[in-house]
Amino acid sequence: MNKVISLQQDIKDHLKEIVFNLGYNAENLNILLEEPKEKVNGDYSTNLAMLLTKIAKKQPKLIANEIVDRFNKDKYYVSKIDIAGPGFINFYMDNNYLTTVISEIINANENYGKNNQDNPIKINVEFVSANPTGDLHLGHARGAAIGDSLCRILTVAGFVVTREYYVNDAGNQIHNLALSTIARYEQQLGIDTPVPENGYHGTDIIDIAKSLFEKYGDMYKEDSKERYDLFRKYAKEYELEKIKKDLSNFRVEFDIWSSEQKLYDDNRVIKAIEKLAEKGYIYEFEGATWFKSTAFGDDKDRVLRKSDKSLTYLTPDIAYHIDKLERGYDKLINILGADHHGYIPRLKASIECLTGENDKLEALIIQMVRLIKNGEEYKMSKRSGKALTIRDLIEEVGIDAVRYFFAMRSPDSQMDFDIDLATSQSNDNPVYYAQYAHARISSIFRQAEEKNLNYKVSEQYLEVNSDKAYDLLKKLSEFPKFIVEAANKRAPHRITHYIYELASVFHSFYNAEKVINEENIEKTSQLLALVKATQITLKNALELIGVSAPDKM
RNA sequence: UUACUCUUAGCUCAGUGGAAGAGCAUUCGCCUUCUAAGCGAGUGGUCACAGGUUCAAAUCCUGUAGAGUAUACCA
Repeated sequence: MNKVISLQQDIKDHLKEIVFNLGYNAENLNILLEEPKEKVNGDYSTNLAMLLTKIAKKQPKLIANEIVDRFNKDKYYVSKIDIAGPGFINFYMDNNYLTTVISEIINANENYGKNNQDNPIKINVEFVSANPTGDLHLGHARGAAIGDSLCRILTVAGFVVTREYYVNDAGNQIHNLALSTIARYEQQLGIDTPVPENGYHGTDIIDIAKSLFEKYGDMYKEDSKERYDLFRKYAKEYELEKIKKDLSNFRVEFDIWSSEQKLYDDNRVIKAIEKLAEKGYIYEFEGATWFKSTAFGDDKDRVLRKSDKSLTYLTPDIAYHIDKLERGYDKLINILGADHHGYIPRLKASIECLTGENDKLEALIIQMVRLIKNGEEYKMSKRSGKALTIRDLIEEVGIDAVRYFFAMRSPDSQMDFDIDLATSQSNDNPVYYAQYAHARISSIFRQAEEKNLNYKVSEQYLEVNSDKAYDLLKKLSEFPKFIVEAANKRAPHRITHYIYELASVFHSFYNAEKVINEENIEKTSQLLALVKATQITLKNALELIGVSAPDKM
């Protein structure tokens, strides 16, 4: 346990004890020890006196006085206590209470921030899951960045995480992909076959056709089932490989790629209907098979098998989620674009029907990204073939900047991605601010090497005598707390904000204090320890959002 | 029509019961000194509106207005 966190807990316990000794019955009180935003208001602050107003029937300020009188300051590194505003009790800490954090960070190194849980729950995070019918675009990139960051954060927070991509390789989209490929192939042979209306018109399909032509020549000139099956499989794998490569370049890896087709092949799709039927929530109406999802909060019941006996999209998806549940995860998190949010209630309904739990599946909705170019919205469509792909994006803006940009904002805020701004003013991108802090630290250590200083990074940081060093130390100590919060709230952007804050206090410290002082090796050693701890923390934090920590810029 | 999400500084956005925040823009300072992609200071807000709950509401509840998305026996 982090020293700072345990001290906070000790203070809380001490406060509880005081309240008890004062004779107030406050067993159910949730005492908060917060860190005020304004430094004027101390290092910690508690609302305790306000909470007690009802029980004590006194003004909060009077209660606060009683509490403060009984507080043992020396034991808990408190230098001063104030009562402020409506009755907040503000604690000002002794500057040296944090110094143990430094050695803690340096010893933990890349593990600093890592939280070990005794019995961690198993979480499956499904994200991206774009159809293998074309390139990933902007929205997928945002989903990939947030999903990947969330997985990294959950892992560090101590959960057991599986990253999964559901490949829709069985439906109409793939059928259209196959037909489009066939059309482009015939065009290679000089036959004037148009790409179907619902087909894919992107240039990637031409590439696929060309490669098929090179491989097979005019062998598949005639229509046949064999040709259809072969081309369909070939096109799908081509697109999927491209997606895998793009994601990997984007520093996003998956543990499992699940195939919809395989669910059909293993005969598990029909079984999904049977399982729901066993629970008594399946009925026949006008020749179709329905799932009574309204029993679990959906707007209307949903069709699983159409009157022509073919299955809807929902059916294999339910089978897929049954499969995930059977693999033993405690929680399923689906990361979806906002355009699919209407789909969630029916899926949740199926899971609640089967498990009896309504929080087994959690949906994280990612709002839309609007692409702005030349001051106006740039519509994208996979079918028109004009969309900006994840590859274009990385090429124009850079991986670090794209990852940082997407991780910076809350998933549920819609965002405009201004291409002109991102490219022309790329030096103003906040990612450089954070990376620059890391590069500066590396530079300090290079200097220390060059000057051949006989220093060693202190095991203990003995005395904090500057405000800037103290601010830095304090920010370093908060890292584990941010991780837990980001994980529990599914909010990677909290980490990005932490990174910015940490970089900010470091830059401030850097300007105020010269680290290397050849006249005073002892002080230099101590400051180098602080700087080392900053470098470790910054790097670990950047790692969580998939951004590199350069030594030079 | 209904459902979900959003509405906070000129712009882009954090904060989700406890004391209104950051970046950009703008104004003024700081490079002979470990990287100025940096630092310091200033300007800027009835937290969309109206009620309610609470000692306390930007935050929770209800309603209203505006924006986005979705409302298929498509996938």
